[in-house]
Amino acid sequence: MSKGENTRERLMDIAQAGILSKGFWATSIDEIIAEAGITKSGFFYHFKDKNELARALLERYIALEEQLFDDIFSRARELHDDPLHAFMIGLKLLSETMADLPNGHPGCMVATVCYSERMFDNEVRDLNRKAVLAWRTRFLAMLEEIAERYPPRDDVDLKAVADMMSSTAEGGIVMSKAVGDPKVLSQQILLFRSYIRLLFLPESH
Amino acid sequence: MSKGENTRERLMDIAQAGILSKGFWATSIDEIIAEAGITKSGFFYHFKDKNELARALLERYIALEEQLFDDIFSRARELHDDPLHAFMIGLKLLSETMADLPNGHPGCMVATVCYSERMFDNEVRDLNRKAVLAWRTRFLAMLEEIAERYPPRDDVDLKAVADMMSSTAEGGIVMSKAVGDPKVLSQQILLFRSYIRLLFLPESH
DNA sequence: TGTACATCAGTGAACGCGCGTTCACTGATGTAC
DNA sequence: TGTACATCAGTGAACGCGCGTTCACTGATGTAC
Repeated sequence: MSKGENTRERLMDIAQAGILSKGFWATSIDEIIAEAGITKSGFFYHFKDKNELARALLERYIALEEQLFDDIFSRARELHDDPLHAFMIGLKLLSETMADLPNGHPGCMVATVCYSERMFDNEVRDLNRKAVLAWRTRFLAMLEEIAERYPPRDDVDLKAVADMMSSTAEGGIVMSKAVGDPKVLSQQILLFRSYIRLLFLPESH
Repeated sequence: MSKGENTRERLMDIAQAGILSKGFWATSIDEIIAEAGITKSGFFYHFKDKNELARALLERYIALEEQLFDDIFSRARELHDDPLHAFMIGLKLLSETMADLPNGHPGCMVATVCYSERMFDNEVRDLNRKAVLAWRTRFLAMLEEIAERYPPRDDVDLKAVADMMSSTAEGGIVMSKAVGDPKVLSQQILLFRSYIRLLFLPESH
């Protein structure tokens, strides 16, 4: 990795930490460069403006999240061949991963963009939309495989159930932040898991 | 209502609309007073600083939300005496209310505060925490009454299930905003309802 | 091996603008005697 | 009924600061011949 890429990466790390705790427009370039030990013009060498920083950050964040989902749910599939049980294992792993993050999940970039939408350019907001729709697709595929084998015990739209995974995460992050308790997020993921169990798993006799 | 209270209320309405769509610090006082047709000093007559506006807004928002919950769930209780069925009816009503809002739910003030926490003073953040904890208490009471009559079919912490109501709403709002589809929020509430049904309602034979 | 040029990764100074905030003042309405 | 004073609901001008952005320049490294 060249010196430049390194600096760029560092700027993004610093920016992300600030943004996730304070919001995008409350995190100033001055603040970022002070921590990075660089001049403001150096910042603008790496990003042509602040929206480009937002876009780069969002892209990286989404890619990382995709990676995390890939890892967790393919690991889960290795542990159990049945799609339902594999999904349940994956949700447990996800819940543990979220609980283990230093001070809980640091907050979600996607939500950050949502809560100040007017201030980002179209490209950034579009990126955001696509990420959420990609999550929907990912989880819908899993749920369809499950539903084939296990007829759902309630009349639900699987697409909405797929969205529920993301919604649970986003809602859990907000709640964790609001009450100041990181455990809430992993608890909520476990409740989603409980719903999946009750929805698909046949009554044990 | 005096002239002053009227103006104050109008300032808050205008501010809220801006804040819910763009975020708090992206909504400038200039913008608010331009729409209100008042001078900036007039604004500072009503609110000693911007944090006081935030606090007033949050207080009003929380009170309104409490009122909404009161109305919906007491109406539901009128319609059915059983706590579980009443809760299910309430959730249906809530889902419909959310779907009927002009362009979906405009976004949640509580989450707005969460996503730029550092920028608010302690008092505002505390208000936020208390509101969420009040929701927990409210729904926990309902769930305990239900659980007494209907033993849950999965081993869950009722406090977490109570939080799930708020979490579902917050997550649903984020998702609705992200994909630009107001329906997502009411769908998510219905899925929470489906969970409650599966969790408490005995198998029909 | 030396020279010429190009690219990379920045520096330093200056910019204009919008923001929240202050402060001295004012005209209209309400209240006391 | 008239006068004095107080409060309400603002006005108008000025403030300083921090913000994102620009632009001309630079020293170090890489590449071509």
